[in-house]
Amino acid sequence: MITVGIVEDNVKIRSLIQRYLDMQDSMSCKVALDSVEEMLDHLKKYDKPDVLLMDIQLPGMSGIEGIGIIKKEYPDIEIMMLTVYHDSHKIFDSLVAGASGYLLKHTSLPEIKESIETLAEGGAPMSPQIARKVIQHFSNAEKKKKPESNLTAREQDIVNGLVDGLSYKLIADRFDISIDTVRAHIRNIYKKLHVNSKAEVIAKSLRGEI
Amino acid sequence: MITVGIVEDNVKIRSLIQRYLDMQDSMSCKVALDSVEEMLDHLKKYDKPDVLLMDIQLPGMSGIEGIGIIKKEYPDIEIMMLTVYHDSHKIFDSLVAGASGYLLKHTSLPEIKESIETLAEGGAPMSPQIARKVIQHFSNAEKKKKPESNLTAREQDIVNGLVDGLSYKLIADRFDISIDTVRAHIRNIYKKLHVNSKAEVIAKSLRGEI
DNA sequence: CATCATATGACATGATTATGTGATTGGCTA
DNA sequence: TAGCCAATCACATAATCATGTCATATGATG
Repeated sequence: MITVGIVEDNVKIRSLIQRYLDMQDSMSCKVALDSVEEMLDHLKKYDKPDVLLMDIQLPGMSGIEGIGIIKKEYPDIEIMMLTVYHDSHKIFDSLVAGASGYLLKHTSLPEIKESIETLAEGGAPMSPQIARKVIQHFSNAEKKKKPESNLTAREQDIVNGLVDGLSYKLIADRFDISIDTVRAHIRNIYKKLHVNSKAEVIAKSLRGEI
Repeated sequence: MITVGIVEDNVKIRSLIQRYLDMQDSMSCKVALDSVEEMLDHLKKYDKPDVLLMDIQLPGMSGIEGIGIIKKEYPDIEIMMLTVYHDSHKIFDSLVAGASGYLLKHTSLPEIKESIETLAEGGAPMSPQIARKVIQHFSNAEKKKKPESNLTAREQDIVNGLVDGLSYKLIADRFDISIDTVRAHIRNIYKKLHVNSKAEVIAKSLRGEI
């Protein structure tokens, strides 16, 4: 038997879902509240549910803020977002905060039920559009990390030295060249990257912009 | 009508899936080959399918290498992995390479069919266990970036200035304080972080170690 | 209330960095 | 082969940074 809680401020939707879920043999849904604050209050006093359905737009604290707090206090509760928002930011913020599923509100009641079961079994139900955005996040993340260095191998060496926090002297020692040569390389690096301090080179490098 | 191609070296599985899919009203599956190399050959000569089902372990080129090549040549083909592997590396490599779906091989034929339809509609079908790993990737990524700063808010401001590549003077201007105050803060920052150069602070910060 | 942490500021000095100018060598290529 | 570029080194100087020492003011905390 899976126990389910709901945080959703639209009374109609809330009681519709609650009644449907509670009528299932495999689950029980006795708690359906307006806000994260009320849910936190409830969790303190009574048994905690296995799964929480959570809206994002709520009176008071947002659902996303709520995830973090609830997950911190009760890490065993699985949280599934159920919301109209499908913009990447809300999706990622939710997942990062600790949500394990993300459904859009047009999801049918039977699908919600199945998703809750999937969640309880250790899966991560997502509406297909959501999954697509999550996946795109990967391809994009990797695609834009090829900004054509222009730097020679030696110059890259020097950059690595800088990133390691070395002084000119230590870089010279590391590569067994004179400090003036290091200067010369760094001059050229600055020209190529259009910067004029170690700091900027290090920042660019660590941001993957080299 | 969705046209589907299959790259899978196990003849039994391959022809089973092919026959099942081809018998559906909504799809056609005429091409089922052993290897990426053969598929590339085929794509050059004949019409390209809408969707490709792809194994990872294959004779010759691996399925993951194949994704990249196929996606580069024919970006419109949607690729769905169908494999026994559920380790994070293979999953992420596949997604990064450009796969839009990832099913495990125990998936039932009707589910495979539905997943292909979802894919054709712009969704991203994944087995629930896979989705879970993908989501965990997010929570983990963010979780390990809490190394207890110890830095005060003001010190963080200064660090941000450094990361932006500013000189002491410019940091002083940005926060409307004297350059000697900036020095004082930086002294304290160095003490707390056990470093002694801008470079190391920037590196630490960008590595998420602050 | 006394103390401590934080934020602010000043003055000083040696170290390092940024930048200019110029030179030599070895490889590659038009 | 002439010319270009990468890599090496030198000398010079102004700017910036790292660090020491000291001081004042404020708010929090015991």
